[in-house]
Amino acid sequence: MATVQISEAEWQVMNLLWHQQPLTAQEVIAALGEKNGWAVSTVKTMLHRLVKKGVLRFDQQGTRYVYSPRVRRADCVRDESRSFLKRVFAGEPATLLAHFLKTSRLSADEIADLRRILDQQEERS
Amino acid sequence: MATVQISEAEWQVMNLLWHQQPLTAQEVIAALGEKNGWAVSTVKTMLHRLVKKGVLRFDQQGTRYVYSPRVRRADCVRDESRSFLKRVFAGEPATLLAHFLKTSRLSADEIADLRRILDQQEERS
DNA sequence: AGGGGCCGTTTACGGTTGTAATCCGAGTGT
DNA sequence: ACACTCGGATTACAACCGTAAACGGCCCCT
Repeated sequence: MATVQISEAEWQVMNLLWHQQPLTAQEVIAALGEKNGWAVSTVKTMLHRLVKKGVLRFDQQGTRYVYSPRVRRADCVRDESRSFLKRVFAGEPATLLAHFLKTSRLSADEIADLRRILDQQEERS
Repeated sequence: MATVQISEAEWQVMNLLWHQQPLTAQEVIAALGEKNGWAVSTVKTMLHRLVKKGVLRFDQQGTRYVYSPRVRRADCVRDESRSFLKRVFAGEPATLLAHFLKTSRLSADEIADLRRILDQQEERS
């Protein structure tokens, strides 16, 4: 999919809408406005831009719009992850993984899960 | 340390200088210019901006400057990683780790290393 | 001494981002 | 009908970014 650039602030909006959709501008504002100290217009601008970028769409719902994602979160995560991996860890996933493994506090369950994934990785190679 | 924003393109310059320092503008251009299709002036601009941002410094070396990092790579990696983690993975390291574990091709050695880190993680908890 | 080069500095310019205020049309209460 | 309000659309504006040309000084060759 054509990958548009989603900015820091816009990610918050997208994350919300990936979580629950569709939402009206009001609902987005209610969910994110205060938390970020965003003015009403600020959120409206972001919704507008996201629509223009093609990652959100809106449907007329009576007098107002409801917004929903047009792109899958997984795709955006993939793109953003690739870019980050390349920029900060020279494209070396092992380095990235080591970094986050070392700097994160993980629960026993999480560690177990990660081990399991590693096992599967191993099988595949 | 006060965290300045290092842009995509600037990361490449910083990565080079973290790798070997100090370097003249010429050396930076030699290393990155062609690879990125950057004009000489482009690289000069980036060096200039990085100095202004306080992440690079220069020392007069005869008639020209040599540039070196003023901030530690580890600090920038930490900041950038935090921001990425928060933006894309809702601040959940386990989710991030799972993602990269699943989508990366890892060698047997790398997998072994990561296991070892996981073991240490476990001990600490 | 004059012309090139090389090098750092300044200026340029369009696009993106954060952050909003303002505008305008439609529905609503009186 | 008329003022008011709510919601989307338009306009604003500074900082940052990618990308680079133009400028001005210093050193070297002829």
